[in-house]
Amino acid sequence: MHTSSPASERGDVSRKALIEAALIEFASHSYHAASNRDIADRAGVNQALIAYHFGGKEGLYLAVFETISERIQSRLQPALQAIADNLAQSESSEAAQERRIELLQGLFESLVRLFADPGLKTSAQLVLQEQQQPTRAFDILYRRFMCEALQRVTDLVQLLRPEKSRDEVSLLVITLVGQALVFRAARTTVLRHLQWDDIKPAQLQAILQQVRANVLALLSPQD
Amino acid sequence: MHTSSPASERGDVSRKALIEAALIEFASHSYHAASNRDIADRAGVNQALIAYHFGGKEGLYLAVFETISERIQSRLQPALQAIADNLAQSESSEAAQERRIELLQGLFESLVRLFADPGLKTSAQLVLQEQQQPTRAFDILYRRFMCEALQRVTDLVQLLRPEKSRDEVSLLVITLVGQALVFRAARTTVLRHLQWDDIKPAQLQAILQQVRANVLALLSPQD
DNA sequence: TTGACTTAATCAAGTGATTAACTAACCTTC
DNA sequence: GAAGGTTAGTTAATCACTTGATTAAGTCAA
Repeated sequence: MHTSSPASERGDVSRKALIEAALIEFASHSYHAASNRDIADRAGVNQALIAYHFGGKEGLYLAVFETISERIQSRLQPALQAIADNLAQSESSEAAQERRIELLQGLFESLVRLFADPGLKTSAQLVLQEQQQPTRAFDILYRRFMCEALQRVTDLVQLLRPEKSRDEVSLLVITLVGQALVFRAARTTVLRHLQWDDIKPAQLQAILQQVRANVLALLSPQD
Repeated sequence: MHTSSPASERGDVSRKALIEAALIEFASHSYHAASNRDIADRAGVNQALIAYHFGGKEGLYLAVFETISERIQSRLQPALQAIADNLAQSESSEAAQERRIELLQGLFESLVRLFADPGLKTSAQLVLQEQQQPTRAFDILYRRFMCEALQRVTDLVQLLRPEKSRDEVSLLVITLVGQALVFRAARTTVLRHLQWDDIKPAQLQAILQQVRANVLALLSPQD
């Protein structure tokens, strides 16, 4: 497997191919059940390269989570940036509050699209696995995007619900996330109950509409 | 490992010990990563008994899910029975509608307690795993309790939202389930964001209050 | 003695890691 | 600008170890 490119690039190609292959293998089997040989075969390289480039199986596993973090971060970036901008100017008119609800609806739309996207199935599986049995990989996920995202959303909801304690607001945010998460974490049940064979564009629209309505109902002023 | 009990009982003891040990091992590692030897050691029996009693590793895996299904079913039984009773008499007074919301709050309280219970951590992990990569074990779960539970809840919500289509109601139910599910599926994130080290009784009460409020907000007449 | 139950021993296959040998681009040095 | 050493990258072969399954022998209440 030798290409006619500069030596420094060849290594990068192998690294990326290994991470991509490992993402698939670690997701479809678990960490222990995925084998270095299968990963290397899928990447089209020799399995000794895993030790060479990543120090071993665990190093490759962690590298996969760096990649996952970047991808999810970039998917949520626009919606999170809009929220950060709004937080900078703490206006409290009624129109401003409505605008904040719209921003949250936008974020949860991004979240639903993230969870529904078949392309992120493998990544989502790995994240869920880490939620159940966190390893050092979970720290990567939390530091890279979870912590900041949750903080910002909680800050914004706090502005909508100034009478609530911080913990109450945090709990509300968690349940809001749950409404989107369920479409990934319990996907098979969802598909069976709704008698869908997959989440196609039409189904995605129905979900988005429901989540949008829920966010409004749970955050609109009157209660 | 020979007790002085009738032969017919000895087999049962081994079977149950193996299922219990397998529940733990399959959850803490995955199906492929859990080894028959570790399971047998934990159960205190010889690993050849797995083949003898269950035909092999896969048979044991399926037997574990029969046990899980029974346990979850029995936990949800009271709340589901109350809903079934209410469905039998389709009254539509305002008081009856309020009563239905209370029944749903009761069910989701059971669901939250289920997901929060540390004793069902291993079972929940296995169910989540099957959601991501369903095998024949998922069919057991769905047939044994998921299908019926979702049907009943959806039926009840349909009575509260007669103007909505069946699919819309089903989606609403799914998002309601998500509010409870998140405390299991994203538990590590939840604990970190709220800076809890575990879900103790005080925290459980806070969660129950939030979920109860959400159910009310999403199902109360005005919208 | 029968028969359900249980065990230790063994099997081929697959595991992660390591090693020495090989390749090819790069960098001096003359 | 060729020669030759340097280096990162890559490979096949091999290591000790674990895997699920099988088998023949053993246990013990009925």
